[in-house]
Amino acid sequence: MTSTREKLLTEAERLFAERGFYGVSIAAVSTELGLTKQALLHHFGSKEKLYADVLKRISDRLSTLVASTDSDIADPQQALTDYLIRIAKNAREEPHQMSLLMRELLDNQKRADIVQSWFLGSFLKELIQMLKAIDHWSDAPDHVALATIMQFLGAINYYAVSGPTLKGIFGNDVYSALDDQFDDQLEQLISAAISSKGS
Amino acid sequence: MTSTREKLLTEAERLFAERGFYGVSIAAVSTELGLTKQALLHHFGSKEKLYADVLKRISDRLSTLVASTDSDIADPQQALTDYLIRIAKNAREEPHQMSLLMRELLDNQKRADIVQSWFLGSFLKELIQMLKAIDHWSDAPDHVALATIMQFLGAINYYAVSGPTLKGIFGNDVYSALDDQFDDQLEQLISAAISSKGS
DNA sequence: CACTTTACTTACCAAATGGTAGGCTTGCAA
DNA sequence: TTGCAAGCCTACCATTTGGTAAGTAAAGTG
Repeated sequence: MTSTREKLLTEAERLFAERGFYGVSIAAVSTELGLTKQALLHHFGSKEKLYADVLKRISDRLSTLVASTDSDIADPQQALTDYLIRIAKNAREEPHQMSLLMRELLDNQKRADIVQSWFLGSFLKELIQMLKAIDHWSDAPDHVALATIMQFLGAINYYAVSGPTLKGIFGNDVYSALDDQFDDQLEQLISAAISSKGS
Repeated sequence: MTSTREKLLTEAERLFAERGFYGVSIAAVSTELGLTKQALLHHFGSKEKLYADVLKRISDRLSTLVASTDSDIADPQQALTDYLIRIAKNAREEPHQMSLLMRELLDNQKRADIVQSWFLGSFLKELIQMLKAIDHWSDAPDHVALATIMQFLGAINYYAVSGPTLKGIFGNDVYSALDDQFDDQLEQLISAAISSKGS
């Protein structure tokens, strides 16, 4: 039995992910749950605060995903790979989250939102650390490590976001075959990139 | 001396890329050029038609980018790599285009827009062909080739879109160092992925 | 029991939105 | 010279937007 507030957040997350901040009215979010927009305003105060809360919730959930990695894996390359695969899985299971973060990335070009930048910042820095923990990467300059990390995240998130479109273009069969082996191919990409580069 | 129509298209492209379809009013586009929104409506009829025209113009420009590849390169791996690098360069030179297409990808999840799907479809199929022209890839099933292509495009476009945000997080120095060598690293990624996989 | 808080509601509002209708000016062809 | 189309404007409009104000029913809480 989730609270109304939580239900509103979930609904808002879905709609914001699907149509973007400006594409969603607070009335649309609330009436979807059989409420009036004032119920929503009562809980969140304003549309922007609602949006901020949605973003914060996603950030929190991704953080727990990060936390659950933990250091019982001895091999740093394996640790990084596992982590990225977990992110990829999450991206496919919760496409809303990634879509919304992608939109944030786009909107940020002007707005430079603090919430997301802060979250993304620590997230990226952690990944860079994990990469540099690998033997032949320890001396790599930050920007080289960052470029590699961005390539991985790009491969993961772009694919997550493109899913429905790809299904439309190539049909269900090709798409589900693609989906089944994407993790494997991602793993291959990661290992290929990690071993081929570095200082 | 570009026509008013063309100027409106350029302005609209910039604004749509920055703020999305719903985030831009036709008044905003036109007043930016010192016109009223009726001037815009006179040229395009409706907001949706304006948007469609913007998309079409981008599609056309990217097509000429495709066409300029040409087959004078003997080595198919080199041809594919060159092509992808060219796309990456274009993505960095014209970030608006990629941002807008990324937004289209996001919005398409529900809307399934024909223009973009059609364009993206033939674009992807061409890339798959180029990949399969490489010796040890000729027998790879479509979905494997597609996954690889998507990884490349993801790395390229995600980075292109993230640019300003990354600059904000890591500062100008790291970012410009990153930017300077991104093409090189992309090339390494491509060659690593191509040689490590395949049937 | 009185009181306050929570979770909503209806009523309202100013501003912005996309779009229609009709007019004015300029240039150009018959 | 007339006609007419292109390119733009003012005026207007219905609808939607985010948000305020004020109220109400229920559920704690002293």
